Amino acid sequence: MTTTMTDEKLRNHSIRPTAIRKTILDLFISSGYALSHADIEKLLDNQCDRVTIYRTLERFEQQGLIHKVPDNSNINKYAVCADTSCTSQEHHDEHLHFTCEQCGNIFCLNIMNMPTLELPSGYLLNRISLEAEGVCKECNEMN
Amino acid sequence: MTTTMTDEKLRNHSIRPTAIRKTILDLFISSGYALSHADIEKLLDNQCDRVTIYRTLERFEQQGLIHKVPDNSNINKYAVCADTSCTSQEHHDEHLHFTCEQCGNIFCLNIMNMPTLELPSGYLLNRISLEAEGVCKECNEMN
DNA sequence: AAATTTTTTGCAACCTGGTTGCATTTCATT
DNA sequence: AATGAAATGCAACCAGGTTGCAAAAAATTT
Ligand SMILES: [Mn+2]
Ligand SMILES: [Mn+2]
Ligand SMILES: [Zn+2]
Ligand SMILES: [Zn+2]
Repeated sequence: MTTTMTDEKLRNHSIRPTAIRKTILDLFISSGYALSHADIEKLLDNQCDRVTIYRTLERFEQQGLIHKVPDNSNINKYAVCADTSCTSQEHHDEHLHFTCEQCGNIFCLNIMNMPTLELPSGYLLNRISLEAEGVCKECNEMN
Repeated sequence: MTTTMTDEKLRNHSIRPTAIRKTILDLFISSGYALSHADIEKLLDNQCDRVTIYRTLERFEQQGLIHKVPDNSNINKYAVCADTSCTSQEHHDEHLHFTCEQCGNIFCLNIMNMPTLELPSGYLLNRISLEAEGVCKECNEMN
């Protein structure tokens, strides 16, 4: 059996490449936007137990393969991390998350200059996260 | 019976000033940070049903009295809106939300210049929201 | 001041996203 | 082939939040 790219990516992050995990990683890679547990469950259509999906997402995140994407509807969404950026030690996903008001999808966007900001004195800044809402490219073109 | 300030504030937002509502609004006003349903329930210690708290929060938000504060633990937190900014028509809470890694509290901070940003072409920007993490003033001074 | 209508509250039941414990299966190692 | 470790499935659970409906309270009309 040949070692696929997905296989390698999993191994590189110390994740054993089981069938389910390869499938789920493929979903993430080929998706243009962030996926929720429910999204994946639907796409997989009973190929595995829902708990397995939860545990896969947990593992992927711990190992720096995907990152949580803030979603104002209080459900977890995830997207693949940029190729080299993240490890099991630390995530470095400094980019914009854009929620489309029409399709509801969330996109990771790389913008030129992430803003720097000054806090009131006394506050120590460690991480910054930037979110935006509007209409995405696809939905825009549809109108 | 004299008309208190809390009373007026509620009436100004077309919310009938019942005892519970006044109490909850007072909690918000005197709190330095965002409150969750659980926070309020604890502070109120069974003075009312939990559903009533949920409905009060809902109402307050609809009427532009409080706004949702993004919290990465997937639970809703709320903070009072700046005095004149928000109505039942629209919220205008353009400020920074700062989560303290130590105490876990979330603070609304007014910073000088909210960043403006350029999106990739095709995306239409409607709202932007800025969050930061670090150590808050109080926790900083404790160390 | 009654009577009527509208709004708020409490209670029980429910829903959805997510977690935990444990037995079974799968996989890598010896 | 035998052993041990990691992954999976299943059932039960939990927490935050919602819904429907009846009782209570407040506002409005007569
Ligand atoms: Mn992202
Ligand atoms: Mn705020
Ligand atoms: Zn869209
Ligand atoms: Zn703090």
